[in-house]
Amino acid sequence: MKAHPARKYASSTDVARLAGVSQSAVSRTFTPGASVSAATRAKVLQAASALEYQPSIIPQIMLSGKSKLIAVVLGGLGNPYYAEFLQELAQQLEPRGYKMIVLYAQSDYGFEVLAAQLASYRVDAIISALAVLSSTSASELTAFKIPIITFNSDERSPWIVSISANNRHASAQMAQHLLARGAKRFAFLCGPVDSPASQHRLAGFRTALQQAGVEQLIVLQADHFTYESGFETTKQCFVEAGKPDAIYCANDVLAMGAMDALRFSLGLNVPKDVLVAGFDDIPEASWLSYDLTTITQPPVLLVKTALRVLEKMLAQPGQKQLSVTLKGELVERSSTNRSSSRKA
Amino acid sequence: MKAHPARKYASSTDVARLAGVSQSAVSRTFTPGASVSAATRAKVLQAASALEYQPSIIPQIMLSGKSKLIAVVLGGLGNPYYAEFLQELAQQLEPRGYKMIVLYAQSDYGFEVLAAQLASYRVDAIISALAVLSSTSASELTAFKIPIITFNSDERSPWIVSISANNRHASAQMAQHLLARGAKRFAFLCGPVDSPASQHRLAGFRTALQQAGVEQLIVLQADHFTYESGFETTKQCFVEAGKPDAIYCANDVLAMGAMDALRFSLGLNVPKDVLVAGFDDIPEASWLSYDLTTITQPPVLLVKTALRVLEKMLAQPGQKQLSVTLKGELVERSSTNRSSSRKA
DNA sequence: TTGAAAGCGATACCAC
DNA sequence: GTGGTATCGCTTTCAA
Repeated sequence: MKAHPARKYASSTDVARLAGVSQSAVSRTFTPGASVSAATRAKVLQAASALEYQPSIIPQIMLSGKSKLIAVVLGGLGNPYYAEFLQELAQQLEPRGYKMIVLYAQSDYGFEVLAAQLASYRVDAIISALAVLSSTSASELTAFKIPIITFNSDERSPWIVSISANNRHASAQMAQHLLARGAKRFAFLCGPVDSPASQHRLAGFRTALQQAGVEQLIVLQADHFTYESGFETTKQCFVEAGKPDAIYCANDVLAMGAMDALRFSLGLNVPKDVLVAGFDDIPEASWLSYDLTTITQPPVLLVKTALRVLEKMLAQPGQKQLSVTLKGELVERSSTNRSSSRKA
Repeated sequence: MKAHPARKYASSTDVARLAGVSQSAVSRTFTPGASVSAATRAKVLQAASALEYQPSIIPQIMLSGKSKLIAVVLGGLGNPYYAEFLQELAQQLEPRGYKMIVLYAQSDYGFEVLAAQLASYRVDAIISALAVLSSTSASELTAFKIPIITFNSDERSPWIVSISANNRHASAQMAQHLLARGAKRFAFLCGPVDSPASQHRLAGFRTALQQAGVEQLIVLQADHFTYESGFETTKQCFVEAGKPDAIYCANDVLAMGAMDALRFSLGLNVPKDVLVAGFDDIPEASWLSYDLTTITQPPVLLVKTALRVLEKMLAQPGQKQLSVTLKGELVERSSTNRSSSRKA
């Protein structure tokens, strides 16, 4: 059986021919606010529906150079926060008429190759959940002259704006919270070494503890921001590191891995034996089996901020924009509350 | 301060002018396998890099009608399975040179509007995690003549192919598993009424129970596929429905909500008092605080299958394709194992 | 190997 | 209100 030829879309010229009008008339019929007589409009619409005419946006992209496409780069693997973020982005982008091209990447290595591909689609901007890590990456990306919004990055340029959580401040708050809950020996469970967010959270936590007179801080190092990594790192390092009674984790997924290692592998009770806290406030954090104290970083707010910055960048390309810091707030749940009546 | 004009990309004509060659020569330089002399090529490449030339894919789309864009429609809200699916899709689509346009939609209502927008970008296909529910939707979508792949839908047409889990068979297996574990009074926690997947799972479960001589099945009805909905429905309906000793849930997220309602709201132990099982095998299902028995539906396999079907559809547009059923398998964990040594 | 020219499908501007 | 025409940036075909 012979393969069909690829589907051929009807063009405005086809519609014009069938309707017995000019191609311009067809274009006007589909342009809101353009002047067409009712008679012409009717003829056009009928012909259009007969041919299943679907106007193409492609020629407009060619003329205008604007595609109404926003590229979204996600750094995959296991953080539900990304899913929330993506969905929120979709919802806020939709009414503005943008569509999202979504890509996954493991690290900012090779980001330039990605950017080149995206440039060939003439995307209007790139929003990257992946941090731009090196100044090499940053300058290569800058060459594309595409507005880039990134999160928790230290690098920036007129074309790269970073939006960050108030990692240091919120982590200081967390230190105070844990101190107030009676913790004495603290641990911080880091994410991958190249994560600026993780480092800033550690720094803020450490500083606040020092200011409260606590000099010692056990630092556990997870390889990935995953449950499994949180679990294994906690299981292997907890005892030899000297049994802290409070663990603050670089994000929620790590914290849940840590909690389960404590409970099911080390036979400890959370929060009775050890307090555990995280960062992000993913939906799973409020699931009662974890009920994790954490720092909220509402995706709605994050996206709203990102789009506000984006609009400015699109209005004034190449203009230096200020970096933005969001304020995350501590959400107290039973993972750090010994007096809670919660069963486990 | 005056706003800059929008970024203007260099065109092949610009490069040609600077290099002192024809525009065709530039095009050939960037077309693998085209015949250009080394000298010309060198001149072109130098000029291109000076102008930061990035070939546009847009004119090709216009000429060929193929955009190398695949639209992915997700039905939002709280099912981590979507995130896994999306990531896997990204990874398998990338080496084939496709980019994804991602959209969220609440239901297949308004799907045609979405499809129209996607058609205007000349997407090559649509992959929809959302089920196509009504035959009205189906026929309207068919009019676009865009290959559509959907999941767990009953509707189909030459342009719409559905890929389904073996919902009935796997659910029958689950019934046998729960019977073998000693359950006597069964409940099924449904998802939204308009979900075909949920209905097929219920049907398979009920039939298998009947074949085993169990006539009674309590059916609980959740409004959404969310943790919260699973929690509330279980909490409110469990007792009045007559205390089952095994609950099979239409998906994992519901199951986790159910587990927590049993534990923290009703004071029951899982699995000692009640066995709980789900469907999907999301990553959270293997987190030890839940350790949920469920049916795997590996995203890798799902995506691999989807793309195999897609390739056929693209090769033979409008040709009737066979629907596909995947085989999911039961994964037994401690949520249905009373003798497990797991602590909680 | 090279350059000139046609063509894709829309919008915008121009006379009429 | 209408139709003709230029235009965007490529790939492809055809002559040289």
